[in-house]
Amino acid sequence: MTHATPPLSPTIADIKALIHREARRVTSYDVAIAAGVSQSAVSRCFKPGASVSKATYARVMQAAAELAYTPNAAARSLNTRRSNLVALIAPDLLHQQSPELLAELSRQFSLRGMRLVLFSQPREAAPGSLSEVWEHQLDGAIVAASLSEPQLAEFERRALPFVLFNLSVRDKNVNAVLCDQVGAARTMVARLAAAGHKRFAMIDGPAGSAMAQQRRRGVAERLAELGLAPPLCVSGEHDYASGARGLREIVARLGHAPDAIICGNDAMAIGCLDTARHELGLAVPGQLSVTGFDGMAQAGWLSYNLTTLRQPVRQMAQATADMLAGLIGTGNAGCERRVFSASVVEGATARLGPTA
Amino acid sequence: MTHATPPLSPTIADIKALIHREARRVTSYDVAIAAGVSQSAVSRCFKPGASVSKATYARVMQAAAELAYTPNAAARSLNTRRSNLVALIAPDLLHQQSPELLAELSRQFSLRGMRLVLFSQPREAAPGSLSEVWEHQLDGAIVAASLSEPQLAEFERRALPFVLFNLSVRDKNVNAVLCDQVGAARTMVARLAAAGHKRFAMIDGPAGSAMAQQRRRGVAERLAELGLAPPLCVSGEHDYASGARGLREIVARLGHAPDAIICGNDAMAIGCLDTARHELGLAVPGQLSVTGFDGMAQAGWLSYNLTTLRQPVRQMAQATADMLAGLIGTGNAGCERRVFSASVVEGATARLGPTA
DNA sequence: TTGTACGCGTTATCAT
DNA sequence: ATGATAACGCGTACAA
Repeated sequence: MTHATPPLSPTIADIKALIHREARRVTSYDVAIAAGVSQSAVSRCFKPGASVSKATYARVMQAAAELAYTPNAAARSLNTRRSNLVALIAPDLLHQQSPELLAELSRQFSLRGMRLVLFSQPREAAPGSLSEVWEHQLDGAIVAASLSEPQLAEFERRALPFVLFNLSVRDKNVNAVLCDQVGAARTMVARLAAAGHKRFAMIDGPAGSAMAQQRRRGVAERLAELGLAPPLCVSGEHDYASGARGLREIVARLGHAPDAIICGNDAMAIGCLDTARHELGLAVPGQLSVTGFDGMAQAGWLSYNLTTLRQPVRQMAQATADMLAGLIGTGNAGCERRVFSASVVEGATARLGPTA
Repeated sequence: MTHATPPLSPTIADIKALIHREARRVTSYDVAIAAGVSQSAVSRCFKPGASVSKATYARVMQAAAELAYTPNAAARSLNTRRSNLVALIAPDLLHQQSPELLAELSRQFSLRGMRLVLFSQPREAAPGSLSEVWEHQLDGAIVAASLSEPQLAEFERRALPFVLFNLSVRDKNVNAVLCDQVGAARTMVARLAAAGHKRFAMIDGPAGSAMAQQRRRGVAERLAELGLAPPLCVSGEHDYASGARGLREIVARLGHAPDAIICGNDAMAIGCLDTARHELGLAVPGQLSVTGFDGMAQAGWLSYNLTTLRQPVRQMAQATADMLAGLIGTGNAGCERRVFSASVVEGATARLGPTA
């Protein structure tokens, strides 16, 4: 008769050895054996709010710790259809201009147990193929780069929840978090006009940018209402160099400096400001007022103290996370646009009139 | 007798209807039916370099397009044990100080078909739990935040390839990409000393930062070699405000300004510079030389034109991607440290002597 | 509360 | 070149 039977409950070491031999990963099944329970019991222990007795929970957790077990998100994603991963589709420039935004978004989503997957695109170019976005089973997407109509349509066709961030789209109802560009532009014009500025110019993003168009519209409309001449507009790429080039172009075309230059973001405003002071020898705000848009950290540096419009980045990030989390949770309902207002930062690069 | 049999090959519309009814996703199996081939044939069509006849490939791709089929990365990850996802573990500050780095890393990895998953941590705090890092089946990690010894050890225990970025670790051989802090610091000291500076101070990161320690060491050693007094060192948080505070503290403790202040990064250098000029009325570089470390975009802005040490960000990002991709491909081999040298940017905030 | 059995969607192995 | 079949690791009805 045989008398040596294998041990009924293998030790932790046995299991580890087996796993090593088979070059596998530690699975919930291994933990189950180690804890002397079924695999589904292990699964339940890692699901918040499942019904497990205190005793089994303890044994499972002990075994899991000893085996260094961690649930496999890929396998989980396969049947829950949730990956806890969210795409951030944005141009490289976004990181450069509002690193704070990236940090805030990351924080807000991690608070909700979700992580950001980066889909950066060079400059402001529209992303080429989104196929990678579809492959990874992302729960949703933050779209901060201008996508084409068909690309946006594909989000809906694939039922992937998404929120546009500081991006607007015509002829389409989509979820979006944005900052009121028209209103901000109007406010700035009013304040500048009240202080006596008459000849305006603008340095803003490419003509294709919807946000830039809105700012242009806000400025033009408000100037018209005040009976002032329309602004001279030049386009740039949203960076420091564009601000410098923009100012040179404006001065060249006018033959002199305007009273005020409204820039589409802080980076361009600072480029404009530096060029005015250090290259053209223009006193700011003595001979020329310069304003920005964003409220980036550098705008507050002592050398600049830029007069600008601050966007409530933290609130916008939170709104984005709230919105996307909501869409993911419930399957998408109706569309919503959450519009935030920028606040005037009264720096020292523009003479401003009294608050409207 | 029955005479109505269901159609042998369902149309695309039939399949779509079925999928919709069952609320499923489009699977390779659906495509197989639509194309009249087996499921494994479909799978092969989406695997580069698999052996498929031109005819079947065409039919499969056609069917896939009509059904809007996309391979499910979660399912794939389950068998291949590759997710094409890489963790970026970094403090928020990283994004603020080198947004360019983030963009470059993202670019380099996307060139290799991999995406970055963000694990940001507030400030420079060490990440608390890395459990989420283990759960998602990441292929590797870029570690740019100081982790504890046990945390690093866990990477090895879990056989997760990782590369330290601008981070060093004592008593441990790890893969790392970094910039030679000691050498850079020595170079800067030599150049400043050659120009006649005698009394040095430093504003650098927290005492716990290994990189800051190396810079301190480099500065102290070189000064000693030159027979000059050791520097007065104050600590900051790697941000603009720290530079401002650091300068005030130095002046308070010395009773006057030193000849030169070597800062641990550009943000602190600019904070120091602004405070010197605008708050303390010190002429830079007339009465005081200020140098930075990084070569961030803002350092080149006209108002600053900072004298600094530029890190080859692009090369470092590429090296990181190369290294991690290599580790992932081959299962980790021996450890390597790729050390890059910073180059002096002769700005206008310090008087420098001739090149050593 | 616990265990059994099946499905999630793919890749890999092995015949053919 | 192609198709059947077995993993991959987990969640979840369902039965007990």
